Amino acid sequence: MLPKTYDFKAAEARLYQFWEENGYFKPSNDPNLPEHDPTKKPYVISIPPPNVTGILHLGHVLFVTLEDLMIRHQRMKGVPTLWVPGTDHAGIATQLQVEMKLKDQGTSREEVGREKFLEETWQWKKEHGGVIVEQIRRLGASCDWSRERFTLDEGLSRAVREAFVHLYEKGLIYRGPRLINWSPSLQTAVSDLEVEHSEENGKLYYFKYQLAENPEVFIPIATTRPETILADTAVAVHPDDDRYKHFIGKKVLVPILGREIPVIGDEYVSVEFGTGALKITPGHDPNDYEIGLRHNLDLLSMLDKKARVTEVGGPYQGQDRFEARKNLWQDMKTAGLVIKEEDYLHQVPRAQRGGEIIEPMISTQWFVEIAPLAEKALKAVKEEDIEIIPERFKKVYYNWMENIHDWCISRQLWWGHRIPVWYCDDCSELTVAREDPSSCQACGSNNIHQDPDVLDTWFSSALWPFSTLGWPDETPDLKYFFPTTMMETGYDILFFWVARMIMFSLELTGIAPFNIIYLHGLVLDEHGQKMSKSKGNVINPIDVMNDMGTDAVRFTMLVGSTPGVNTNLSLQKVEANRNFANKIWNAGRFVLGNLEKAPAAPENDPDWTLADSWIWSRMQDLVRNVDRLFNNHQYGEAGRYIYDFFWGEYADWYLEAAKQQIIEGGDRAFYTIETLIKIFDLSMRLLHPFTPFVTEELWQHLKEAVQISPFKTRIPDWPEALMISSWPEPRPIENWEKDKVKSFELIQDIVRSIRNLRAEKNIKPGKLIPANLVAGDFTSMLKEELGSLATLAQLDSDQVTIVAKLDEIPQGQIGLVAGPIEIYLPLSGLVDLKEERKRLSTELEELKGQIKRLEDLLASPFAQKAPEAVVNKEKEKLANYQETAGTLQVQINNLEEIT
RNA sequence: GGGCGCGUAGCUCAGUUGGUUAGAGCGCACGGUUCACAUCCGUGAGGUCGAUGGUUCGAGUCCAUUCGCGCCCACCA
Repeated sequence: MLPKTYDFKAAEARLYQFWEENGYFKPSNDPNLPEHDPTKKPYVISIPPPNVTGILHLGHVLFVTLEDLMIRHQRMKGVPTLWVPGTDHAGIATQLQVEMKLKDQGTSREEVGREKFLEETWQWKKEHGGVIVEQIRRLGASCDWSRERFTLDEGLSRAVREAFVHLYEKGLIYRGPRLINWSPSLQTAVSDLEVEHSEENGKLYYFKYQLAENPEVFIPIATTRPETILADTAVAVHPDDDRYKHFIGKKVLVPILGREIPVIGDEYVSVEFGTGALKITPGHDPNDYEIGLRHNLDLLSMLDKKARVTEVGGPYQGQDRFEARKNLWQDMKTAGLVIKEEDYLHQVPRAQRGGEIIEPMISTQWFVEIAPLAEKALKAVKEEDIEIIPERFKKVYYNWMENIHDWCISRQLWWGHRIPVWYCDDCSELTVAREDPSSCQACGSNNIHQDPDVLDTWFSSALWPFSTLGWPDETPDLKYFFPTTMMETGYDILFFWVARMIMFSLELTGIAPFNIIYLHGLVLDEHGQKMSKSKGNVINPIDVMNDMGTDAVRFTMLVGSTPGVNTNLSLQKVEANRNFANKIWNAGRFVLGNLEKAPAAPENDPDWTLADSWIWSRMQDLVRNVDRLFNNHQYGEAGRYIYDFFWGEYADWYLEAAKQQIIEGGDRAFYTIETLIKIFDLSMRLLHPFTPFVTEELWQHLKEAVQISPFKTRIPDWPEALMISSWPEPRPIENWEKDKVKSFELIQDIVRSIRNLRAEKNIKPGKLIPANLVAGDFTSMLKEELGSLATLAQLDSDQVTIVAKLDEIPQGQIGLVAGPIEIYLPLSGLVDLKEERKRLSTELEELKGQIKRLEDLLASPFAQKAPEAVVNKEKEKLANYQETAGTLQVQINNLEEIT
């Protein structure tokens, strides 16, 4: 006998090892087959690589369990499956962690130098990189770990270089000075996507731009960043603005500095907004940059890399950007150039990582020319080479692709893929090469040095689905497994990652990297709040797994998530699913316990009971529904169906009926146990992708027990593990099954109405009571089912009568109606006739309401317009109600006669 | 400025192609300890599906308007 409590920790550790050692995580789970079966289309997922030095959070748990569910499902369907795991070097994030460590040691990145710093970072990776991988294994992820990759691996680094050089040679990568987003504290450029705009209270500063020819006359200007005045190279007004258009062509004086700059006319300027005139700072504002290009304006950089004012700022040189703002404004006040300040709510650009205010500035960086790539990527989704789930994200994708800007890919960091470009110190030509060159391509000089910058982390991530399979080499893996099948990831990285994978794959491999994009939502706390340390609502998945088991956590994530919608997670939910795992465990114990006590195999053919047929039919229905839901990627809904079946039908009803059938002994007991086993087996299969551990554990015990039991010959060839067993195939339900289901539902009705009355009358659950049933056409069926009926309703089977018809209503008994069945319970002492009459009358009133409703409905145009089947359903219902109402009326009349 | 999602029982959420007295878990009330499970069993109370209008024989489910919450994108100083 299995222990009462499921020791999930031991099972989890043992089973994972068992699976992996047997090679089940490999693309072919049949050891006799070659690894690549060229006749079968494989199902492939590449894991969204988590940051190498990260620790597991609930977001990881969601995607790992979802992907594991998909992979396990396909594997059981007999499809060769490959799930490629790996980690991402996460440039900025990792570098910052190591820098922090150095700071603690009293040193810094600059102090130790590039080489030593990289050594330190690799060391850090070695120490911390294993953590997340270990945690992913704990979740049960059936990844092929022999194919684990890291974005800075030799192979992937080669892919990065190949991609860079390819794009460069095609003219899709260029270098040049452009206005970029600069992060002063990180000291690097970041891409547009890494800038977040947050709405904040600031000030709008109004001041005067004096005319050079007559300082008495001025153009009023408003700005949110007065310090940028120092780098103004024009003032712009709308060419049709009567207030200002006569200034066009004249010169104005930059406040304090006194530089003369032109007044220009440009339609970009909005007449209504602010003062209707605009200061132009091409060096520090994206719009102004565009205007500057149109008008050939000078371009001044007033900030250095630490956001301190340069020599352009004259007297303010060396001051921090915010200090300069304050000082300049003060000086302008003194000089009488200030008009006013207003409170102002506006969007402030902040760094996604670190949160400091980003400065747009001119800098020489590397860029990917994105338009040609985006065009192809747009087409791939429009022409449905790639499907997006949920579909609404297509629109988001299109919108982004249609408005995309060139991608700044160089980062002034050390941890990452160094840009494969070398500059010649002699001829200043550059060499772009796949392998480290020893000399300049142009002049042959050996005086060359490599670009110090590294690539945006997302550059290597964008190659992930094919670089992990061996690209640029035509490896067998690449040929067989690429393109991949499913890209499952969070909607928050649709642009960062998914879009770029599509663009790069189409350009570099010529095909879309995956067929389906499944986007999940974010994991929030139970009230839909983001989890954060400061709010104290963070749930650590490892703790919860230790407490309640991995299966409970997995089931919670899977059932609670709908594609593209955020998931609110609470410990209560996990607890509920821990209870479900416990339920599975105990149902398994029950099946096993009976299996051990099973009688010898009978000579006779099976004689199935109603309950047997019913549970089979319900199982078929479940298989069909689950199949349908999986095909529609409604995994959570599928889990819910299985849960309801297993707990609400198999455990609550069939197991209880089975108890009685087993007591009957002999053939009946044998076939009941067989049904218990078979339905349990199918349930474990359906449940396995959701809760792999408890299902495998029980299934292994079951398999073992079956093998030494009389069922051995009747239960064919189970494989060596549930994980690689076959997925139940749906088949259509037959008519006789529908009848069986209806009959059993009648039994359930009777049982419920008796239980209901027992609760109402406070009859102890254990107390057996007598009953008299009037069953009409169902008489023989009920007689047949008396055993289970008595067990389920706690009737004294020696004191139950079942007759087809009754001439006279029994006196002094409680009357009940369940569909076409009349029930009389001779419970002397419990019957207060008055009370009974009241109860029956209330019931009748309710029923009459229903009858009226249905009569009205059937008299309405509904009867003509609705499909026949729907109408018939209602007619049938009405007939049933009327019958019941008739019975109730008779019972009530009878009571009245007595009193 | 554009786009999207959500609003269903006290709480957190499900709800097939619209089909006709709306489901679950948790919580709550009442009753249950031998024989799979108190991480359990049985029974019950509790929503008319944010609001309004429309399409339809029929709407939580489709359309329009509206209110509330959240998110994404965007160069109005």
